[in-house]
Order: sequence, then C-alpha cells, then structure tokens
Amino acid sequence: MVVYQLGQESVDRIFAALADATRRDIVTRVMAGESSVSALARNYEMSFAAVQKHVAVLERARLVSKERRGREQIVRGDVGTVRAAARLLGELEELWRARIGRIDDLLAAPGGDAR
Amino acid sequence: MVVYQLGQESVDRIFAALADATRRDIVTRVMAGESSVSALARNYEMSFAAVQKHVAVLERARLVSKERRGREQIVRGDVGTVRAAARLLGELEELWRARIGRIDDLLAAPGGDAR
DNA sequence: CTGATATACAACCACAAGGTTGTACGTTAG
DNA sequence: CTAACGTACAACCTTGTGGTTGTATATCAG
Repeated sequence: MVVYQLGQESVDRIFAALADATRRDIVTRVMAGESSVSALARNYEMSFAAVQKHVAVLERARLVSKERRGREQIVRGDVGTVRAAARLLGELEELWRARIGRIDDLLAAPGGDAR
Repeated sequence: MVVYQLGQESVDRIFAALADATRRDIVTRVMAGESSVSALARNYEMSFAAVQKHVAVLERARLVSKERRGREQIVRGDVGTVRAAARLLGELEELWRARIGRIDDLLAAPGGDAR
C-alpha cells in the first residue's frame, strides 16, 4: 500500500476541495463508480464549465484523477488521498486522547503539581 | 456519546476551516491543551487580530470553543467535530470499498453482463 | 464531409478570505 | 487611580473562489 506524505499546501488543497457541497457530491459519485465529466455535469444545475472547474479543483487536490477515453474524460476517485485526510483528523483525535490521559494522571496524583 | 448530525453548510465550514495551515496548527495546539487567544497569537508571525479571526473561523465551524476566564478567552478543541469530519471521510472510503466489492463480483461472474 | 458531442480554456464579474491598522473597552497589577 | 494587558470589532486592501459566457478543438455517427 502506498503511504501518502503530504506537504502543507497539499493538505490545504484537500480540505479546500472538500469545503464545497458540489465537489463533495462529485467525489461521492466517483468513489461509488467512475463517470465522465459531462455525465457528472448533468447532475447539477450549473454550467458544464463550472462542473469542469470543480473537477479540476478535485484533481489538483488528488482527490480524483482523469483518464481520457475517446472523446470523454473519465473521472475516478482516489481513495488514498481520502485516507490521508482521514489520518490527519485521526492524529488530532489522538492528541485529544493523550491530553485526557494526562488530565486523568493529574487527578490521580494526590499531591498534584507533579513537575 | 453525542452524535453529530451535520448540514451541508456545517460541513462546508469545517473543511474550509481546516484548509489553512495556521488554523490546523491552532487546532493541533488546543487539542493537546487549552490556551488563551493571546498565548496562541505569540506562536505566529501575524497580528493578534489575524489570529483572533482564525480562532473565530474555527469557532464558527465548532472545531474549537471559547470560554472567558477573567480577561482571557480560553480556547479548547472540540473532538466531536473532528470525529464528525473523520466519519464523513470514512463514508467515502466505504463507498469505494463497496465499488471494489462489486467489481470483484463482476469478475467472478463467468457470464459477465449479468443484468 | 457535416453535425452533434465532449472537452479545454480565456475573459469577466461579484463576493468571500486573509491579512493589515486603528480604536475602544473590560480586567488585573502595582 | 493608572498603566498594561487581553480582547473585540470596524475599515480597508489584495487576492482567491465560484459562477457565467464565448470560442476553439478533437472525436464520433452517418
């Protein structure tokens, strides 16, 4: 399995890409099954060009990839990037858990102020 | 345990808030241990007002909460929101897994094209 | 070849984001 | 009381974002 090592700008792009309901919907669709850009566009009430831009944002964030098939571009979801993002959130949870652990330790120490 | 049910705008705010390295750093710090806004501000090379704005963005996204303590505002991380975001990403992974499962089924069916 | 389809991309617009400085006000230290 | 500290917020500026329309190009059907 490929392990993703992400720079700050990559993380910026991933979360920024996910901060739009249309783009989250696109990712949802292509994770469930690949689709051409025009087929995706038919699902939304905006112009084809707008959808094309959304796909481009997702592509820059590596949340999806495109592959040309004849005159169509087939869009696929990239689960590795999703997992990388989920792992970052998991690390935040871990920090929180560690803090709770320390608080428990403090409460358990009768003298307190254990430096 | 409280289960978070998020509207689209809430999800927008959460991911948008996480799409900035300074804000991710703030969340990281307050998950590890609470801190006043001014103490946070000392870690960055921007103005106090800028950090204050970042905290406000995180607060609107419910990634952190503030509590006044004397003249200071104490910032704390909200692990529930982080978990809610992680769960959304988990659902995307789940869609992907389901798709892989279906592809396996197709490959396993000798006749193919089972409509 | 012709016409419809799928895409790419530039130009434009309105508005939000991320930063600054300046001002005001409540709280704590001396 | 006074001064310093911590915060809040408004005004402003520059850049980015999300949409539009228009034009160009490549592929497929007949």
